[in-house]
Amino acid sequence: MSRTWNQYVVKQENKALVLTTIINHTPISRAAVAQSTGLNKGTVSSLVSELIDEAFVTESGPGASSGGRRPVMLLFNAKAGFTVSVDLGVGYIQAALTDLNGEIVQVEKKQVKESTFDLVFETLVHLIEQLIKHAPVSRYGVIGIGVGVPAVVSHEGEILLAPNLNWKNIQLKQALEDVFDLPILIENEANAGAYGEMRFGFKQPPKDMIYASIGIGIGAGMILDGKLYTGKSGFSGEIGHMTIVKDGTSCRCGNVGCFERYASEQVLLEHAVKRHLIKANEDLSLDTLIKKAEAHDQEVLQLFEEVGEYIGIGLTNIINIFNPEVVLIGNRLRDLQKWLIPPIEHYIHSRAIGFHQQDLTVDFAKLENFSTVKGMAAFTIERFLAQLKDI
Amino acid sequence: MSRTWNQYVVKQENKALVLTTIINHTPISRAAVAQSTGLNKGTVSSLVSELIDEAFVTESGPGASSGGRRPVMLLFNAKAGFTVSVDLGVGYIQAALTDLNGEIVQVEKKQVKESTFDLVFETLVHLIEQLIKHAPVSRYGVIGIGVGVPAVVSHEGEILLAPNLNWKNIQLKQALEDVFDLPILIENEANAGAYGEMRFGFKQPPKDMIYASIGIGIGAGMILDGKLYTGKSGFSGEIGHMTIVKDGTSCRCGNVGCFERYASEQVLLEHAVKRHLIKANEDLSLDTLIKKAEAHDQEVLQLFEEVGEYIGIGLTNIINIFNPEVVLIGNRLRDLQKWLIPPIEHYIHSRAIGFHQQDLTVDFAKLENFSTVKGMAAFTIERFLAQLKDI
DNA sequence: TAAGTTTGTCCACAGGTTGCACAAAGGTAG
DNA sequence: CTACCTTTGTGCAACCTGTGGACAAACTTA
Repeated sequence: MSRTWNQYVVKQENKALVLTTIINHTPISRAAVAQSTGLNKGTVSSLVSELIDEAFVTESGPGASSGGRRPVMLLFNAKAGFTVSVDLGVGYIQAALTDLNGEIVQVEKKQVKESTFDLVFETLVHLIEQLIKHAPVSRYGVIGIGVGVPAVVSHEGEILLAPNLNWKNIQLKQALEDVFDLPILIENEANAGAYGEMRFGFKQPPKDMIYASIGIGIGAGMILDGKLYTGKSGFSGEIGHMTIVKDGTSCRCGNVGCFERYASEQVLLEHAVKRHLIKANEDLSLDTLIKKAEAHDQEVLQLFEEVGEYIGIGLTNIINIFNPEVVLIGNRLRDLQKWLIPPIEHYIHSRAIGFHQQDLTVDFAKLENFSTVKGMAAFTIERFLAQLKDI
Repeated sequence: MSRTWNQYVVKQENKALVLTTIINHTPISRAAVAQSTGLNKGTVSSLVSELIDEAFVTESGPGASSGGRRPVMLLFNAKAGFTVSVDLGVGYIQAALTDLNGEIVQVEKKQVKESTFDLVFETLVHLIEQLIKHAPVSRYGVIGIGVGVPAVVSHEGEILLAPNLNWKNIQLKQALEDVFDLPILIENEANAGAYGEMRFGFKQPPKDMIYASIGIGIGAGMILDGKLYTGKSGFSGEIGHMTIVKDGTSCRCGNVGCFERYASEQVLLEHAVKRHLIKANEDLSLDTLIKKAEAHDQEVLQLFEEVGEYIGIGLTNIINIFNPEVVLIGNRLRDLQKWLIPPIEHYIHSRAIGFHQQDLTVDFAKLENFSTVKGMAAFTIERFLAQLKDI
């Protein structure tokens, strides 16, 4: 059934509009909200007084006068509730308590040696319990839990496949709901990263942005027309399995010449072994390679450049397809940005369609290693605020 | 300034909802509209009476009783106005008069030998004038003109580049506005095709659909979340310039290994020449190749199969990236569907990610050669109906 | 023929926004 | 210091639209 419009809906929409305006411009006066939204002053006053009752907005002292009566400034009360937001990675779990602004209040990170679901789940639950215990007292308490996973996740929150964790058909959402009596959100890590970067990484959030999460594999989160795009079933963004080399290296996905067989952490390590760049007594890890690159190891630098060029190929394809405003590179290969920038930029500049390069920014994730965590926080907050309308 | 909600907006939204319901379910009674929309019976009555006054809806005789008073059936009056919708191709112009249902009332097609803008524009204006002259008398007359072009079109309707027409920076919209005092819409041909197929090619329009227009080059129109996605500047969909062969054939776009260098009308003809499939006294055209294929020319069939496999590669990439519900192939290569289906389906089935193949339909355009025309009609109609709200 | 059902209209009512008047609070110029 | 202007925020009447129920019309069914 389509949504019908009546006075109640109007009020909720306007109330949400006022709250969003306050969040984005805090501190702001009632008069300024009225001007910015186009709503009548009286309407704003009445909606604001409800928002104050609901603890989402607080009044601070008077602001500076602009030639008349001094305004009462309104503040968004980001401490009215908290989220527990988790980045469940391969070999680690990073969990954070955030406020309603997505600001991290407390963060915990634990290495998990084995990726068996039972062990991971136990660690996850323990971390979440810790954070909930430490949450400050607030009007709404912990409003929800969000977990970003490197997996194909259905719209219903089921983990269909997590190749790097070796998981298949896991009801993570259900399992968490059995433990915690809170709303649970499960999302793909790249989708969450994209959303986090869009919401919290820019002064003016881009409307069309592709976030390429390049770690062991490659996934993408896509912000299109200001919204996260997830595809028909929630599986979009598998840019790692885009063929860029016809009849190329075969991939476990069943295809050949896949992007992520030429540009990923996995590939870097494979080449490091093949080319004997890492000795037997050294750790086979990205960090080892980074150290060598810092020490100007020519062969490692050469490898980085080669991978950079392949990333350039993949991103050029994406740019030509989407005409995005921003392309961000996140996840593990973000740590290689110093070396990757020149080959990537060079490739894109020389190969992408000229029109698409106007107004295009190619950059690395800005939220350090918190893209996924903050994205999950954003989802949880948004869901919470949206659900208020149904009351 | 954000849009504010008030009683007027509520009314316009509900009125639009009622009209859409009538359009989609015509004929339908007031009571059924109320049930389907969730609106109150009284509200529906009053909105319908306005729609009747505005000539968008007419009453027909009583319908069948379902055990009580017989309902008065409401019909959408598709003849309340007409659009002139044009497919401006390479070498031809196809223009049609459509009603508000997108049904073609009259269609004119003219071959244009040279693609100089002056000649094309003269022909275009002449065709449009003819159609306007023949438009039936109606309440709103001709409500707008839409032109789909094989070009990079800005959001503002400027043709930035039409490689196959050899046009650059042409103000087509402005030029038409100088001649006709009607709203003018200019869109990329693939975007229009996608929209036309989505709106008029299905009983239940798909929400996520990729329309690959494979002609001389390859472009795509993307319907994402039920809306046409055009990218930051309106240039999205250049899937023809996605690299599928690293270090492959160079393309005039400056890149190498582009999709459209392996799978397009252009490539078919180039290979036909190179392999001596077409004799000197024969016409170098797709139609010649089709005739030979119909006659079971093994070499031609082999060529079609090769191209089909490349199309499979490109579409597999698209499917992995978007997780669409429907992928359609339109434009010239639609005529080769008989021969292209097996290799394309085989490639996609064996290579695309399994999850993405669930609920996926790969097919050819269903609106024959009217995808673009009907898409432009849909844009024009939608714009007309939307603008009614501003009155 | 009577009872029940469905359709569509009418009308009082509720709730929301608007526009304006007005009070409160501060600035500014002489 | 005073008089006047500007800005902010509240209060209130007017207006608009959807809702819900009553009701009449029209038809089916037993």
